[in-house]
Amino acid sequence: MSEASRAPASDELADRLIEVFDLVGPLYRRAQRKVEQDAPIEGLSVGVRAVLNLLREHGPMTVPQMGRAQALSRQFVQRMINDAAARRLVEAVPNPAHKRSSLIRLTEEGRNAIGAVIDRERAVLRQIDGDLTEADIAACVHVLSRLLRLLDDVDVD
Amino acid sequence: MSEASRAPASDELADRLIEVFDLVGPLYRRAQRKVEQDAPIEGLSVGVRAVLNLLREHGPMTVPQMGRAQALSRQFVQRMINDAAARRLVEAVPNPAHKRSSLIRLTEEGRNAIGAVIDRERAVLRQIDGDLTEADIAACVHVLSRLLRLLDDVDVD
DNA sequence: CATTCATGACAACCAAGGTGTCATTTTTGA
DNA sequence: TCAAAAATGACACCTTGGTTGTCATGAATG
Repeated sequence: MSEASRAPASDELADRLIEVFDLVGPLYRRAQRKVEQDAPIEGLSVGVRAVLNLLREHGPMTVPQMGRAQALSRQFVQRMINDAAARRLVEAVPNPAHKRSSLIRLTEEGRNAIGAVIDRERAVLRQIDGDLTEADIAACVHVLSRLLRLLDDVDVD
Repeated sequence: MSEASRAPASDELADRLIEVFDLVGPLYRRAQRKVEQDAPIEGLSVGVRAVLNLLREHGPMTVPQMGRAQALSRQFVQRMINDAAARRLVEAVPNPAHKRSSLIRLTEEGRNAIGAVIDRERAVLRQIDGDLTEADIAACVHVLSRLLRLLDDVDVD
């Protein structure tokens, strides 16, 4: 059985995917708690953490771009960026492509702050004991990305 | 290199795991929006959905058990259950093990409601196009479960 | 039996995140 | 080229997921 490959996923697959979602919820909540338990050191809310991280790995972008990238409302991202800017973690630089919407960029300070946060998170993650393979994680990333794309059409704003 | 297997995960692994977390956030938010976009039909908040689903796949349990299972505070779960009970989606049955803390069980109506929600979600998930294998998803579930266990020590209440 | 622990109930609170709206600037297209 | 439509920033308000604190009561346990 199961010859289809481009066709819609089978029912069993869909069932397993539901399992994935049932894991994502608790995981998100626990992670959030963990982050906000640690982050006070840098004083970054999860929202600010998210946008800084995005800038960190994607480079300078505009606020609306970030909103779309993270499935967050433009306004919310804006608030986070304003907050971060007030603390000199990010700065606006002229955007050659759009005159009104400037590019947001990490400052040196911002890069350090988010770097420190990530490092601490990495330290926690490193404690995970051994039986996870590179391949497992790659598959996980693959599945999650795919799910993300599936839900992509859900638009905000 | 890399002989260690029971030892702490390598740095590269930790880095990939950070990728996983960066996916979990947006995915959670999008999924939440999707659910609450659809769920109005049944009128279930994500909180109620979560507890009903838990009962659905785990069978009757007490409120505190559910809180621990989902990494949610006892009080929050209680509210959701009260809400669900007010709508006759769940009912309390005497608990042989604990006299005070009764077991919460889905009513017929509740089972139908959560069933309908899950079915709709399954339908969405079935639209995912083909290149996800059973193995990929299994790996994903494995990784996420492992991460969940890692963060398990974070206790509520 | 006394003490400690777990549960339910309720209130207060916090933070994440969305929505609505307005003014301004950009982009588009006729 | 100019008007109309879309995108952006700013700000206020609101919803709600979720926690914490507290109290009374009923259970478990030494």
